[in-house]
Amino acid sequence: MQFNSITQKLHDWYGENKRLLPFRDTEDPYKIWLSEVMLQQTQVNTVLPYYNKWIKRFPTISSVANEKLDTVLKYWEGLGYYKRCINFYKAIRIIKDDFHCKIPNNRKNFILLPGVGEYTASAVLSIAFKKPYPVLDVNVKRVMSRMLGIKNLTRHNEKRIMVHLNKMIFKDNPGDFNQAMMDLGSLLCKSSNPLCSKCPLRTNCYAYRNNKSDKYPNKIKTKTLPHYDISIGIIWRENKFYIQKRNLKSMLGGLWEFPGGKIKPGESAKVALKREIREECGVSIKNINKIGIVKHSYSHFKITLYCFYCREKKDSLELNNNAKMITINEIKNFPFPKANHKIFELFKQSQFYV
DNA sequence: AACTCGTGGGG
DNA sequence: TCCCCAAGAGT
Repeated sequence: MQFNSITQKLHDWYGENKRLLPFRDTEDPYKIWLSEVMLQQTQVNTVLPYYNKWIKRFPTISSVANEKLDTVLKYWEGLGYYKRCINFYKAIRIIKDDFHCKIPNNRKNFILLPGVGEYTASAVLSIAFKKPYPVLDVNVKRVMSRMLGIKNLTRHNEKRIMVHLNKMIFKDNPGDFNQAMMDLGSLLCKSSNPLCSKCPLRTNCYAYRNNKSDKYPNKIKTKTLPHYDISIGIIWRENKFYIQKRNLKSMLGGLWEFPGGKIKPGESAKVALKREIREECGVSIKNINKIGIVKHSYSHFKITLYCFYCREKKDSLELNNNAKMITINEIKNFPFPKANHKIFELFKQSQFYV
C-alpha cells in the first residue's frame, strides 16, 4: 500500500498501539454489530462487562431472535439508552425473518434496520466486511476538527471532513483505519487535557501548532437540568410487592418500576403517592411509612424520589398485563432502571426489611 | 433542526 | 458537589 505521510504515521502508530478488545478479536459481524450498538455514547471500559455477559448468554443471532424482549433487556440493565437494546432486538428479528439470520453486507439494506445509522453502518461494514466507509463519531470529529482547524461541526463542515477521511482511509483495511482514528481520539486527542506530545500527527495538526487544542472543536453551552420531586411506594401484600412495566414508547420503556409519580406544586409527597397509587394500582392506601429519599440524575432532568413503605390488604390490588406482585428474590428476573435499584438498596437498609 | 434518550467517570 | 463528557439514532 502507498500512503501519504499522515496516513502512514497513523498506520504506524496503530501498529504499535493496537488494543486486543474482545469485540475486535473476531470476524463475526453479529458480535461487531452488538459492540457498536453498546458503544454508542458509551465508553469502552463501561461496555466490556456487558458485552462479555451478553455474548456468553446470546452467542449467535438466532439465540437472540428466539428469546423474548424481556429476557434480552435484562442483559442491558444498567447500560442505559435502552432503546438501543429494543431496536437491536427488533433488527435481529428482521435478520432472522427476512435475511435467514445473515447480516446484509451492503449499506443500503443494513442501514434500513432499526437502530442502525450512519456511524453503525460504516463501523460494521468496514470492520466485518472490509468495506471502505470511514466512521465519523465524536472521536474522529474531534481529531479532524483540531487537525484541520475546523471550529464548528456543522453538517457542511462534517461533509468537508468526510472528503478528507475518504482520501485517508486504509483501502486494504478500512476497519483498522476507523479503529485507529477512534483510538487516537479517545486515548490521545482527548476532549480535555489531550496528550499532544504523544500524538503521531501533532506536526500536521493546526490546533497543536497554534497551541489551541482546547479551543477545537467549539464547546456547546449546556442548559441546567430541570428538577422534579417524585413519590414512589413499595406496596406489599403478604410477602410480595407491586411492580409495573413502563410503556415501550416512553423513557425507560420496557423496564419495570415501583408505582408512583410526580408531586404537584403545593402537594405533599404523601398525598401525591395516595393519588398515584389510586390511579395506577386501583387501591386507596392507608398505612404509609416514610423510608427515605433517593436522588438520581438522568440525561435531561434530575429527580428526588420520596420513598414510602405500604402494607396492603389481601387481594386489593389491580393487576393487568403490565403489573406484577413479586418477592425480593424475583428482582433478578426483571430489568429495572438504576433509580429503582437505588430504592431497593435504601429499602434493604430500612427498618421495614426483615 | 433541536430535542429526547441513561449511566458512570473525571476534573 | 456539580458539571462535563462519552464509538449516535430517532423523531
